[in-house]
Amino acid sequence: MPAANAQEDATADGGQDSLPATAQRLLTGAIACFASKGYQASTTRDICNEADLSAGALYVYFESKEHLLFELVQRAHRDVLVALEALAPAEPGAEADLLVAQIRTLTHWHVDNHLRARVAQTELPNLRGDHLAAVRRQRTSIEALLRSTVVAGCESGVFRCADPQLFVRATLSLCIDVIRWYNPGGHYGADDLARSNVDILHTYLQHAGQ
Amino acid sequence: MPAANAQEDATADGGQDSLPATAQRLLTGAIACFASKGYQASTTRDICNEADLSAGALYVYFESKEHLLFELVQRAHRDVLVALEALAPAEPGAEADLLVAQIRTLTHWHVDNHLRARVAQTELPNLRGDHLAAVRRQRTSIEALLRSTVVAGCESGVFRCADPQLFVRATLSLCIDVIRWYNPGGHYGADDLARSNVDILHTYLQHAGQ
DNA sequence: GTCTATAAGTTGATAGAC
DNA sequence: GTCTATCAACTTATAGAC
Repeated sequence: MPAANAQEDATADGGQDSLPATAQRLLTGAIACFASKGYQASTTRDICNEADLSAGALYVYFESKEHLLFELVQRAHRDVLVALEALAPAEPGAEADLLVAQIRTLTHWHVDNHLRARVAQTELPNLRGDHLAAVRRQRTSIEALLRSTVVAGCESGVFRCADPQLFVRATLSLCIDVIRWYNPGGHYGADDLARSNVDILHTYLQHAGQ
Repeated sequence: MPAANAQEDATADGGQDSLPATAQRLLTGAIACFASKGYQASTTRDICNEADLSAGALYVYFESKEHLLFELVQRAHRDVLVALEALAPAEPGAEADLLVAQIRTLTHWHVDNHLRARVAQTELPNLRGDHLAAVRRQRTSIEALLRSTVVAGCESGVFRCADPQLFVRATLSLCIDVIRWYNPGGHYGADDLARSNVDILHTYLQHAGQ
């Protein structure tokens, strides 16, 4: 995982990309705007202002306000996928370690990038049809990664699970929904939330149907 | 629970209120608009149109577009609270029955009213300061109801739970997040989702820390 | 109570100076 | 590449006819 600012991250990239510095500033400004007022209520002027640019400059780097949103949402999902794929694959019979790592990674990523994550989750319906379809494919990949861990664990006998599909959705619900609760100045930190999610989900897989 | 339409509910009220029929129609139209396009992207003309009224008629019944949203969100939360308060209180030592009923009620309500629920959850940040504060109080009441069940169960020894506060948040995450997954024509019904949520959450309370 | 007309302001996006 | 100026369209909310 990148050394993300645990207090509040408003950067547009995990640090592994090639986008003009000004475009990055626009993405960062857009995250701040969208997170506080929502996509529709944020004007292109607001975004340019946040990036210390004037009204028309946005259109040098992005075809439209919607293209900017797509870039932002698409990169957030890509970064989650990259973080999950960086985890060591599971030895047969040791799927619990991988699943715990996946839950921890997901929770930490969403807490550490809670502004980007909130925008990426909340403003999804504002994407154009083909852009939405592209992000849906990324989301399907993330779901598939988790499901294969759960299914493998069930087959090797270390997990019990009535319905892996519903369990994976519950996992994503818990790990993503922290962006709605999480408050950087609050009582709970990323570790607390990750531990809670691991406890609840892993306990189920150990004791389901008993 | 009221006999809600399990396919798709777009009515504005649980059936227990005193609002002019035209105002109800406006609320119902607003739910359809907000659910499909979002609050900011829905114009007052869209809403009036959906209610078979002309441009200015909205302002006879609501001070502003934001007041209409508040009415809608506030009523959704009130109905959830009413449904939870209708459950029989727990005998000491039998808190599991109440918690299971609460989880089932929450999941079913959000599935049966998934359009209203989606609007009430998603468009919350568009409320004015004082209106948002009022809804936050309702949400605190819902959280407190669940927490008292969990805490009572821990004290009577039928539950184990490392942190009731985090567990209640996880419960709400799971029961509410179904509005993002749920598809009326899809493979899973309200009963499936409720059973899955009960399984995951109750299994944890029975086996936590073992 | 519902309608049409309109006010007053804002929007996304473009054109052309520098 | 960035700026300012501007377009055409659309927004919420109000006023006054019926």
